[in-house]
Order: sequence, then C-alpha cells, then structure tokens
Amino acid sequence: MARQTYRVVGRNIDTLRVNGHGPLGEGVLETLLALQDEAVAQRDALKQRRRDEARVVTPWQLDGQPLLIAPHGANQGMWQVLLFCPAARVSIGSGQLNGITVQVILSSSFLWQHGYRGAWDKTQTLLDELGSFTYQPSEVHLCADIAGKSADTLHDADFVRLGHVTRWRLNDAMVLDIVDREATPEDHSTNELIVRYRQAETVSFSLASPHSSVVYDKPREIRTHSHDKVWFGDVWEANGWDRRQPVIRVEMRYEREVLHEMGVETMAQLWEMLDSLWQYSTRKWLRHTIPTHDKNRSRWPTTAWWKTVQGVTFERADACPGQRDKVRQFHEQRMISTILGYVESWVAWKAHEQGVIEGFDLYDALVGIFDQADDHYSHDATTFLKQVEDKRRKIGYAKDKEAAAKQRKLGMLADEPAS
DNA sequence: ACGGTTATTCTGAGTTATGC
DNA sequence: GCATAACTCAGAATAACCGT
Repeated sequence: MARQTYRVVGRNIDTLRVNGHGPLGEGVLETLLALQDEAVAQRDALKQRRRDEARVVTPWQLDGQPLLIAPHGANQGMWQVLLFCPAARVSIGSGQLNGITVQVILSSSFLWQHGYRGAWDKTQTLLDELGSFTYQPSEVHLCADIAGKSADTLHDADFVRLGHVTRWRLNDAMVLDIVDREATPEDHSTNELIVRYRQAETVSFSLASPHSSVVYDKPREIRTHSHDKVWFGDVWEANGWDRRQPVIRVEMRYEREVLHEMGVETMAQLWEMLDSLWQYSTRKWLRHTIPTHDKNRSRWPTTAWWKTVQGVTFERADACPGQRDKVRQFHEQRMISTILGYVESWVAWKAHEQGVIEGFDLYDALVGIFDQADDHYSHDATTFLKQVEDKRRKIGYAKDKEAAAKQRKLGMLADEPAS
C-alpha cells in the first residue's frame, strides 16, 4: 500500500497586529478629529438602527481602498480614532500611556493576497504618512494548511505538549466555506447537504495564554457564498491541492509576552525569527505522536503528518527552535510600587472584612504581614532566607542564559555572509 | 467615579524534562 | 529511578487617561 503523503498547500501569517511607538505627524490628529466630528454628525442624523456604522472617507488609502473613519474611538478610550478599510483596521491614540500611538491589525485576506511582507510594506507606507513610528509586533498567528489528512483521525491523547493537558473543543470556529466555481449544479446540491450537517472540529491548546494553538478541519466539500473567499482555494491549488483532499490548518498564535521572551521587538526581528517560532512550537511546544508504552511522553515518536507540519518554512529552512527566556531585570521602582500596591489591596480587604482599622498605617500593615510569614513558610517547609537563596540562583541562571543567547546571536551573525 | 485600555513583571501551582 | 531543574499558565500588580 502506498504511504499516505501530505502536502503543504498554504502557509502564511494569518493575523498580524503591530504597535507603532512615536509621535503623530503635524496636524494629523486634528484632521482626523475633524473627520470624526463629521462622522458623529452623520451618525446623529441617522435614526436608531445602524447608527454606529456611520463612516466618513479620509484622504488616506491602503491597497487601493480609502480608509474610513468611525464616529467613535476603540476599546473604551485607549484609542481615540478608529479607521477601517478591507485590508486593515487602524487605531490611533495619544500614546500617553505607554508610548504606543497607533495599532494596526491586518486582515487575513490582505495578508494572503500580498504575502505577509508585501502586506506589511503597504501598511507601513500608509502608517509612515501618519507619523514617524517604530514598529513592534504585538500579535502574530502563523499557520500552515496541510492536505491529505482528515481531522476525524486526530485524537487528543496523541498530542504531547509542555505544561498542561490538552483540551478538545468542539465549536464552529472560523471554517472556510469555499465553493468550487466549476461545480456542476448536481455537485452543488450534494455538497450543500453534506456541508449543512457537517460539524467542524477544532482542537485548541491554551487558548487564553500568550502562546496558543488551534488545529482545525476544513470540510472536504468546500463551497462559498461570498466570492471574495474563492481565492483561498486558488492559493491551495497553486500549491498542488486537487480540490478534493481534506485540509487541516495548524495555527500557532503568539502574543506580546512570548514574542518578548523570544526576542522579537521589531518587524525585522519578526521576519528573522518566524521559522524559529514555528520550530519551537512544532518541535518543543506541541507534537502529534504515536503513543507507546513509554511513560515518558517526550520519547513518543512524531507522526509523519506532524513531521510535515514541522517541515513548513517561511523565510529559511535551517532555523533552530527558538527559546523562551524569561526576561529578568531589576526594575526597583516597579517592584516597589507593585509591592505597595499589594499591601494596599491586602489592607483594603482586611478593613473590608474586619471593619475600618483606626490609625492602621504602612508599618502596622508590614507587621501584620510579618506575623503571617511563619505560617506561610512552614506550610512549604522553607524559610525566608532559603527562598532568597533560591531566587539568587534563579537570577544567576537567567544571567547565564542571557549570555548564552548573546553568544548564539553573535555566532549567527558571524555565519551570515556579508552582503 | 469607575472601568477599561497595553506591556511588563512577579508568583505559586502544577506538569514535564533531565542529570546523576 | 529519583530528585531537581525547567517550563507553562493564570492571576495579581503598575503606568495615564478616555468614555460613559
């Protein structure tokens, strides 16, 4: 019997969110706010329904489409201005909180149609018209579409991952519904029946965490109602899809915290690290395996299907798995304010439970905490000093790792031919 | 007045990997 | 084979200011 072959029919960044630090251009905010006023006036002229959908055209464009301004900001005040177009959604604020003045979310179709680099180049050209920013990736979803395996054959117990137990979830997550334009009328009717009663199966891992993953099934029979999604089938077909094989999408999601730990602070670093991210996620963080009797799950062999997933490349084929290094730095001011914040909350709760304690000041609060320390430490059979020693080791370890990372980076630079 | 916004840091609990 | 190291995750906290 011929061995089942799997084919990578698509790979891309499917979601990209980028922060921009830096000042807005002269008069840009004024222009935008004036346009926003127009949108507000338009909204107020509308009666009841769809009022919030009022939009006014701005002078800026992305991918040939004008940016439209909404009559409101976004996210309860962090962003004063909200701009829309099919390719992206741009939020603009004053940057007073943490220096971030602009945040852009690129749409999936934009990213697929131009490739992630092309889409970003266009976006950056637009953003550079608004002000002078330095860009930092905030959220990235890497995905690969693999043809030749049906999601029915996936079992949660086969997935080995660091940390926590896998969780299955049945839901109707984003399932692409694409129709074959060449489909004959009778094909269409059979497809329709199957699709209607088919349930999409999604495996999700650590969904709420900074690093998460989703593995989901695309129905074998693909149909669509909206023509703007038809190109998706074309992308797969260009990569050898026969328009019949089942396709499973593996998606790895990275939020700011993980990117930070991986050393991704700029767009250039993001492109450079894409493959390291993917290698980390598919080799170390999550694997699909054939279970054996070995109690050590890390020794379970990887399936051929997952090896295909591991073999997906974005920029370069020789990447090593990235490493997540907890970034440890002594930020004394922040530590003090956090400690004091905790003490304040503790006293606030105490006062809530026991009534207001007259003349209870910081000193008394710290004494109160001191009184609880014995209980706390004896519970874990340790002492304050032991814990401090422990922390000192950890800090030392972090420093060693930092040095090692630096060493690796230097090594990589040395390997690269001077262009 | 209050709740919510983003990035970052720390901690404890729980699980897996690894070194001797 | 066992003790310890390493890792993940969830949930605290901070900053300054906007919208309801």
